[in-house]
Amino acid sequence: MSTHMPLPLFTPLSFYKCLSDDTRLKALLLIYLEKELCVCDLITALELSQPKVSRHLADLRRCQILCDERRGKWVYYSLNPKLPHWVMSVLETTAHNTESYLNDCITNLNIAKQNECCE
Amino acid sequence: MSTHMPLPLFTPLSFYKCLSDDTRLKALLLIYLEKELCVCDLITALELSQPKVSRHLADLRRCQILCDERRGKWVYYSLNPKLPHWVMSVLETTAHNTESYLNDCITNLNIAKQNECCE
DNA sequence: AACATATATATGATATTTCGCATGTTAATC
DNA sequence: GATTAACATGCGAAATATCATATATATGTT
Repeated sequence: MSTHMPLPLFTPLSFYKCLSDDTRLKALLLIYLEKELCVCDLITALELSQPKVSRHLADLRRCQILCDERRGKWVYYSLNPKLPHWVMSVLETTAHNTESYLNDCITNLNIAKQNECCE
Repeated sequence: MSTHMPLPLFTPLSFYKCLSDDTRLKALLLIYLEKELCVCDLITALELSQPKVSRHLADLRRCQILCDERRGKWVYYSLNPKLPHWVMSVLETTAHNTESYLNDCITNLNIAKQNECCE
């Protein structure tokens, strides 16, 4: 998955490879639920190092699942609006049925948002 | 994923790890579409060696996604009926929206069924 | 019992992924 | 323009996954 995928077309396999890592799966589901998140929010929510979060977000971007947008010092990640409908449907179904899996990082995320990491 | 997962509980992550390999993803989707398939059908459909197919099916069984049932010389694999609904929903959505990904192996499978590999 | 067929698994080699750490980049601030 | 904050990336080490080959098991057949 990680480093040098030459031209990583979006395929069913590349999509599911993206979901096969704990960091990527949680990050993607959180972004789905929140519409967009900046890297520092994800670092707090997932309780992971910055390079680790950043690298997995880059994987998701390379596979065209996520888009990034810099606003000031922060980079915000959101779902690529061009994703096939069935992919959105899979994400929706998963996000709404994995509460206990996401529980801790959602708690962390809410704390992070009170502490205003960004702005 | 592969060899020694101690007690591989079914989790969102373990589920998606199972879908992150070409052989497992195709085998699982074919089994979803056909309700059940024997190993020899999958060998033909996927054009892969017997040990390779067998090992990936064992992975799916260990993660409690598939059940196996021996009938005579043949072993038939089917979805575990105890899977959460959301998992079935993900499989359904995926199977019905990845035609070009599955195209070749479905063709091979239909040929295999005419040639009556089993019985 | 010997044999053939269908499937499973053990093993060691290879390939891929992930990781931590160091460093690079970009943008805001002083 | 130096510094800091937020993020990205290069790189080698470590962990994991995959594979081919050989072998084991289970069933049915002669």
